[in-house]
Amino acid sequence: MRYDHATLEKKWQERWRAEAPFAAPDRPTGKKAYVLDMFPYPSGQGLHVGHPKGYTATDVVARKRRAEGWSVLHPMGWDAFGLPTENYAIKVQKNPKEIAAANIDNFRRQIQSLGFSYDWTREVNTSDPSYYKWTQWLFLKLYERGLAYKAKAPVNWCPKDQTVLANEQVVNGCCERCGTPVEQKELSQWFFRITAYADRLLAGLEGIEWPERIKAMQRNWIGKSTGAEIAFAGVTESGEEFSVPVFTTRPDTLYGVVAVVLAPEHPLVATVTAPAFRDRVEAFVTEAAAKAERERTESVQKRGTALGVSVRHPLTGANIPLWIADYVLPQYGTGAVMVVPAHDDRDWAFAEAYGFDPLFVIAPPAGIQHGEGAYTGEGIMVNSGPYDGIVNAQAATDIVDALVAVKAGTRAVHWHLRDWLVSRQRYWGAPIPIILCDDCGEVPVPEKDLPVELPDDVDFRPTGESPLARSASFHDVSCPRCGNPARRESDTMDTFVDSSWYFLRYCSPTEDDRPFDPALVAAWCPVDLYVGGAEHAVLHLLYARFVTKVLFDVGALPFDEPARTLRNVGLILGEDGEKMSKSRGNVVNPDDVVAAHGADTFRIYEMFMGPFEDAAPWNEQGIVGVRRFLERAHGLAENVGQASDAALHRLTHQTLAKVSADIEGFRFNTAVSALMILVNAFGKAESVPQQDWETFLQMLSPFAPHLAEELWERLGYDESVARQNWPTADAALLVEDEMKIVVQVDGKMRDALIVPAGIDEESLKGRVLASEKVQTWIRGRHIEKIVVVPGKLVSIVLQKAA
RNA sequence: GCUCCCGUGGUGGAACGGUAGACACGUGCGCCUUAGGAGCGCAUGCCGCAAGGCGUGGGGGUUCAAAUCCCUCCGGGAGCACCA
Repeated sequence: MRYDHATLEKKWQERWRAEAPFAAPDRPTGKKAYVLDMFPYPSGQGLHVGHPKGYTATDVVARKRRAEGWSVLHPMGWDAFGLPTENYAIKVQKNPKEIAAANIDNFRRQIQSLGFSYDWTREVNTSDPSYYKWTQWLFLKLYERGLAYKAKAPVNWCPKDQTVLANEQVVNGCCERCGTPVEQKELSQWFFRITAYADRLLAGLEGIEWPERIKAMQRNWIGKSTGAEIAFAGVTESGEEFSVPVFTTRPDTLYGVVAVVLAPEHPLVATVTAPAFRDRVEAFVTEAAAKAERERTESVQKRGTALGVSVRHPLTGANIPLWIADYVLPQYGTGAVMVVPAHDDRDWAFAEAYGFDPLFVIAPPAGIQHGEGAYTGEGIMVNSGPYDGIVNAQAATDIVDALVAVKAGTRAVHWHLRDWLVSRQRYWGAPIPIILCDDCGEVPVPEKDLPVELPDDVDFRPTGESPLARSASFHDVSCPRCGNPARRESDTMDTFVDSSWYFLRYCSPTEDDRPFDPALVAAWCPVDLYVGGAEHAVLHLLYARFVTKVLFDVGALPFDEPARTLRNVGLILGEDGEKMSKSRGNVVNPDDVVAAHGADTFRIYEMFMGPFEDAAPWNEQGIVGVRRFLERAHGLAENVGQASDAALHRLTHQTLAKVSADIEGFRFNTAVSALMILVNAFGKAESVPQQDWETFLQMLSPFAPHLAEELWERLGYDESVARQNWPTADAALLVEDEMKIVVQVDGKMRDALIVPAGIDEESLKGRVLASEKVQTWIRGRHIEKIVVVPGKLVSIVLQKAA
């Protein structure tokens, strides 16, 4: 019988569609596993071969868990709002709704063609009013708690997409979506106060099993700096007193300050600059303003100019010149720094350019020379008055204490994280549920009026203002508070708001009068295993953590981290080793792979490519080997018999132990390899013992569910192989009666002996020394020692020849 | 520039400090076949007829034993990049 993957896979997929055997129970009974993929953005291009790599991994785990008797929630849905769909809709002059629906249908068809065991009864779509109603509810919850606010602030503006962007969505100064350089604009926008959660977002990383790399990126993004805010007081030429607050993480270097430098944008610049310096300073400020932030921050040169005024050192009273320089950024810290060239690389460069002498206040450890650059390490204090002779860490504490005592400083913490800008001047997103009333100001839309639905009567083209602002039917409303005519907020929300809570919706996807059933969420969540790409490290994964913590505080959730374990799926590259892209012409279409080789082959190939987390190039040749493996397995079904075979039985159980452990450890490549070895052994046997064959099919079923079901059915069983209990490896069979002992002489392998498993050390040594081969290597030499590693090897060390 | 990760056959990759190269691709030879192959068998790190020697980016070290641990250099990737 031929292995006709197309017919066979169609048969099983139809059955799964009709019978929904993978629907999760309403609530878990016993152990539960919530196994989640990052839901896809249903783009017009269709599924990428990279998607099924993560989906297959979660499917293998989900199927194994079910076989182990756990309640499993394994859902799929669509992150359907967003720019690419909207832009395409504008291009073809259709409503984005239609485009999104078509894309979703295509994605669903493609994903279902791969036989994943999703619970399709729980599908969610973020662009559906029944979903975004609750995204709007989430906005209101944040608003109620003062965590959503509108403010005028300098924001990132993408001139191509005609919308503002969150900091997380600006990569190297460019729009994350389209690559256009981002401009700074002063605009009134909606923000989520994620900064209020900075410390908890940092602390929470300790308790979750996420890749260190992702945690490091989040830590870095949150960017906690501990130090001091120090006031440097001064007097202008006209006699007015002023004070410059400076943030530093190195108060220990305070005695090494040679200048204080402000950002060119600092408000004090206008009021303290000495009249004689004004022209030069103004020219410098204008020039700095003209430069894009990128240009300014990329230069290694530290350019600046003096303001012609001094400030006093808070502890020594010494006069310290006040400057401005382009390397000081207005948004970070206090927008002012103390310049310590001896112990900071940037300050060193600045001092070199303008002739300040470095003043060393920390003696480097012996052997390290001063003078060739800044010394940023630890050491003993020097040139620091009363602090000389103590270690710098202690000096940092003592100096801040002294500053506090004279009211010239305080301990301070600064964060890199900034509030999440969530407004978008675009159509295809969830409308922000706020009404703007001339009398009452901002009025939240009452919950009973949700959802605020997207109007259809609009011109979608972006103009820099939300297209919603041009729909009279949308924006003309009466104020819910006073009843007077008012206007709806016309911006929509960042799509990352939609995806920040979707994993909660899967627990009770049809709830109509609340976002989720708290009891069901408490029963299923948090997510036990979350799989997706690393590109979301400081986007979705940070936002989801933030929102989870907010909902925890609201009392809606009994946990405050969304996912216990996170795994990153490695990229699949084109055959040329480059990222797949249309322009390179190296894109592999999953539909073609399924048609040519079958879904099971596709799934196993992606698992077999290499370590799950590594990037790996596609190889059309390589897929053939997997296909052959399944062909062979298929062929073996005709040779299943009742006779038993001790060696095959043992190998089957050894394979079972390995495959089980490898799935747990995400080592799918070696699990597949073990299955191949077993099939090769079955192929060499007279006939395949039915008992071992069944065990094999059970192990195969998470990887190649269609073929496994088919061959299981051929054994005459009515019940699906997916419903069988995951077998347990027989420990007795994992231990061999005989073992191979490697013999090394002076570290080189010289022989290998087969000995009984229970052999004692003395007899083993005897057997080893009796070996002919070993004798030829030790003849005429004295043995210094013999190292015995039980069950592994014997290492003979000879005395050095004279 | 800083931080982290990684360098193993022609290729993707295996290898609790203990037989380096599992498994698979490719290649070679042979077989089945009218023929073809995404079929079957055997071989396949390098040098060597063999015995044996050499081999995990280069150099050094620790160890009875190093792909694995330490130092250093080279190469590649990722993240951060004036975070005061």
